[in-house]
Amino acid sequence: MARAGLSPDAIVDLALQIIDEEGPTAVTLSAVAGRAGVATPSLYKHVRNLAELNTRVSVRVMDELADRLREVVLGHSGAQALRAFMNAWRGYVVAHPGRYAAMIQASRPELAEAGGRLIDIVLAVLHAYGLEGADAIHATRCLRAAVHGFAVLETEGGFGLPVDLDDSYELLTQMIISGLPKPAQDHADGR
Amino acid sequence: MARAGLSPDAIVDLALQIIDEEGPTAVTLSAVAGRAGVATPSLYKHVRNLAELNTRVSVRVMDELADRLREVVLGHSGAQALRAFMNAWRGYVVAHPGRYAAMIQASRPELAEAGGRLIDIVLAVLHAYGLEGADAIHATRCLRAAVHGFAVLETEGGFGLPVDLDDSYELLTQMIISGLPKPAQDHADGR
DNA sequence: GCCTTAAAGCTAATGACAGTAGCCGTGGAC
DNA sequence: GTCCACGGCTACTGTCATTAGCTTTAAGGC
Repeated sequence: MARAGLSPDAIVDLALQIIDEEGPTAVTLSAVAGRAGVATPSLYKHVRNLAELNTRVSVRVMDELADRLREVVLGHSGAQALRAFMNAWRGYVVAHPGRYAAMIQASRPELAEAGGRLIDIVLAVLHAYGLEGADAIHATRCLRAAVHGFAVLETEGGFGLPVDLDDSYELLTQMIISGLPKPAQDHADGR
Repeated sequence: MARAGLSPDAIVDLALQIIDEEGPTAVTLSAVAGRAGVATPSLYKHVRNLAELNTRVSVRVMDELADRLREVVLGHSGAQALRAFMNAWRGYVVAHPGRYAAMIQASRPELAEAGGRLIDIVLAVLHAYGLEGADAIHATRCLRAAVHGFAVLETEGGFGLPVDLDDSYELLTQMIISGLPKPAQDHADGR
């Protein structure tokens, strides 16, 4: 038997393929093994169990999302950055609904690190807004709640009515931006 | 064998018991059958399958939540009503995290009706705010996104930091209330 | 008070999964 | 060329959901 050249990362790749093509519920060890051309139990040589695989997938997606956000926020500050952040978040969700859904269903503790990277981006954006300490935490939570809530409802078909979603999201963006405590006016970027 | 006196509703009751005591993932047909004192296949005489049971549970929880919200909103209007609505929503989620989690994971189509009842409450509140048509839809979506996003993050342990959650939610409430398009000034409550 | 019958149980069985135990070939290090 | 750890395999177990088909129960008509 030729070796299949598997690795934890390769397995996560296959899981992501399945997620993109058939949705997150289709990720079973036998489905992954099928794509790998391998018997199911062989996967256990590379991942501890299904839960660990799910966690790895989740981390991968979080990092992918974090990269997009970091990129998009770069070079902007204040409201500009916030708007870019929110648009990029929804953009990712709409482009990869399965991945987003997979991201949010995995056990907490192991995700702290990847989740932290995500939150740090928000904090950086808000920092440029002049928010620090508890104020920044509260603002981060509101931003996350709004953005995540909209994402979940949109991907799960919670918004049924034929009214433009972009407009709704624009209103949400407005609410967040104008609801934030005093921008400390570092006018534009730079020092 | 004495009959167990089962019915779809009785089965939903048992499922809710399990959800409250062991969480939504513990709801299996054998667990329910165990509590009912009945063999697993007997349940199929009352519910079509597990998916249908989950849907029924979801509807039940939605209606329970809708009742609370209706009650709490009654007699208030404008910002007052909005605030009451948001507090009651989070109150329910905190009091019954398992039920809320169970509510949001069930197939879409059959839930339209119960979901509609929930949304109608929001629309009624916003109506008193002077919002109609597309504006009301956009506002409803933002409100739902914020409230639901916060609920999901809170119940799933997404908010790790030791900073007061009540304060964060208060900020979110502020953002929503002050971000809504023009209140039509039904000045204060009363009339 | 009996008889019929449909509803409500039951047992047995299947098929999809996750996960475990233990065997064996392969290929890189030496 | 030899060795051995790694990566793959087969065989098996236990848990679920779900189906088929048999039996019991109790309610209603006579």
